[in-house]
Amino acid sequence: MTNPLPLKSEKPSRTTLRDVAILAGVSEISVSRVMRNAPNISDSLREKVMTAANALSYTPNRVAGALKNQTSNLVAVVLPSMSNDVFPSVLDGIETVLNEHGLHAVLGVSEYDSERELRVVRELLSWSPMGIILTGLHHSDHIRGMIAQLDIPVVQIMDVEGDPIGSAVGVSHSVAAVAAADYLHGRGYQKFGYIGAWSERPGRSRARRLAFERRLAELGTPLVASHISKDRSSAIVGSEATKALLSAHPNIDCLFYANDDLALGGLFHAMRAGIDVPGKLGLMGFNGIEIGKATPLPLTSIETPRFEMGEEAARLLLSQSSEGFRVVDLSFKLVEGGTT
Amino acid sequence: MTNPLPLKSEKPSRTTLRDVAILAGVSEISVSRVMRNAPNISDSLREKVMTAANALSYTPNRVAGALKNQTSNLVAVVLPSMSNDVFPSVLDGIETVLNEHGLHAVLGVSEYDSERELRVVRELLSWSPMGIILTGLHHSDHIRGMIAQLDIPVVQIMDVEGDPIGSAVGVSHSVAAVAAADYLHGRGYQKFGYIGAWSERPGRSRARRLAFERRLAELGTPLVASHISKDRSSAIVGSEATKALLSAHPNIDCLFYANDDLALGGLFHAMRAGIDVPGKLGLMGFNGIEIGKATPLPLTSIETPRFEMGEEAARLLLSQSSEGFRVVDLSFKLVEGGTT
DNA sequence: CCAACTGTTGGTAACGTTGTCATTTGATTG
DNA sequence: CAATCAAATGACAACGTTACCAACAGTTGG
Repeated sequence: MTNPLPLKSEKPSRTTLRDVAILAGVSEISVSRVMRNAPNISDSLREKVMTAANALSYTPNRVAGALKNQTSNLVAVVLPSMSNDVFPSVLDGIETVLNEHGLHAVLGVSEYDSERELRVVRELLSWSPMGIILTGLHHSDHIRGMIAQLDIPVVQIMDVEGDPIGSAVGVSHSVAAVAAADYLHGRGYQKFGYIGAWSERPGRSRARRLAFERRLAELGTPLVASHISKDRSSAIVGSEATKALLSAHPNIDCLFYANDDLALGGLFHAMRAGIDVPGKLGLMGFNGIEIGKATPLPLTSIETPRFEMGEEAARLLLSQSSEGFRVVDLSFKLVEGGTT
Repeated sequence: MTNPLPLKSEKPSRTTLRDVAILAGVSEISVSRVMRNAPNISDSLREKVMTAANALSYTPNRVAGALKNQTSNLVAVVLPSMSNDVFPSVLDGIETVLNEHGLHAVLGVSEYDSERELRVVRELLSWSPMGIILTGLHHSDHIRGMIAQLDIPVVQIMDVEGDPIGSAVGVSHSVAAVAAADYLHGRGYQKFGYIGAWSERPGRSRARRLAFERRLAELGTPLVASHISKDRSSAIVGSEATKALLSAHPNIDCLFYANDDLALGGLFHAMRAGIDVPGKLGLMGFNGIEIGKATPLPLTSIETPRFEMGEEAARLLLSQSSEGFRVVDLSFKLVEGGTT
């Protein structure tokens, strides 16, 4: 009745500023201003608009807003993996802070593949995010170029040793590895082994292993052997790798693992095999996951502030325009458990 | 040097279709068509355009496209939490499938708060996502209304017992709990306890507990006691809760936990306390997390296909327009470990 | 009583893309 | 050879919002 001759099956379409404006008897721009809490709005206008908006249950279309503004309330977040326990924690921290500011994360997962990362970054940037969070410090010039073109804040997480594009927040993995080596050496262990997994993706675990090896050599107790499993890191892989490495090198008296999952696997193997931990064998992990604190013998590990890293990354992103680039080296904590 | 007299601070702005069109000597719409692989494009046109596009390293602006199209390649994903281990796995599965289709997840976290969920859903919907994935089956009419207005596919994950908005994929938690009760009862346990955490957020753990209790009563071995910690679920909390519950009810001979973290905590407590598991005390978790398979005594648990659930959710979303609503009840698997 | 404000509202033109029409070109056919 | 048709390309007008002015109503002060 209201619409004469709706021949072409009127699509209801979403309610727009215009609908609200008409119902409220004001201009579209006024509605826009009220919705955005712009300054200099009379109470009467605000009320008229709000009433109309509620009546129509109007929701602003961010897409249009973003197009006009050349920016959005989206933040591109590119992580190498979602199956590694570390990144969900970081993402949790990111989300927590973003949420407080009405921002939202658009997720990209690179699977440690730089080509895929490039693709994902391109796709995410095509959404005009207000900023981007990347993992690690190694990114192709192509990626750097695309980001530079958009001129949006960048924060790189996990690592602080290198040449950041914008801000960065993470822990110093080589320093952590050196701390681990020093600690273990100080505990009197002499014959060290290292266990990693997933063919050691080009990540931070390699940096740790190398620094660990170097330090051990300096200390006069060079690494005896290491075992890098092809499989994805897990406690089971940790058990198997530990068993394999120990049977090949029975003289090893201390194992440093790429992460706590592997280390817990090693601990469980030792328990099953009746190996005296920490007497005959020391075990140390990395990350400080929660469950490692609950085992009968709590796992010695290096605790990294993953959630806080995410929070800080989001904060850096938000403050970058005003405060410029910053590199935040969050301190890790060597947690002495019962396994060393 | 390159730019003479850029008085009004030329903003470089992003390169657009127009720039490519000019360089290639064709119309904008032709560039658009080439970029989208539209049909009926001559090879010569395609080549001209691609050359120009590469030269300018042009990336289409999805925001503009989405505005015009009223839809996007974004998928809104609303999860209750990122700190619970379950959801990252599901998200991983979602991302895996979305990625294959060039889609991206925009994340929303409700923290089990329906008001916050409402806000998040509203914000995400304002991005004209091509679909939305929600957790659980209980959503306010307000949310249902907003989604209906946009007329986009919905998939609800985790649960299948209830009245879905669109498609749904999950496991039947009450059936799983009954299976657990039957199994444990069949193993000869008589005095049952239940341990939960985080004040049992209105989630699926409550459904499991209630079904578990009901079934035990039917079997003639009603629940002796339960302990719901206020703290967030973790292995440590599991240890403490187990200790507390057992000292208050020393006759309990079997514990069913809300999840594997708690259960592992219980197992570790038993190991420390020298309790004979599974002889004097049976322990059973829920979810089937990886680490539970590596413990000296593998944890009996109900394995839920979390990653697959995410994959299936994404698939359902993509196929919904063509195939209509579907409810997919993924089967859980009772994994008998050494703790029962 | 007018000039110069301040505070409030509105009109218009983008933002970059794509659907819906033309329109052009070349090939095919009676 | 004109008529017909399909394939290829282009012009134009949206999509819904907001930046940038312009306009207007009150005040204030000289």
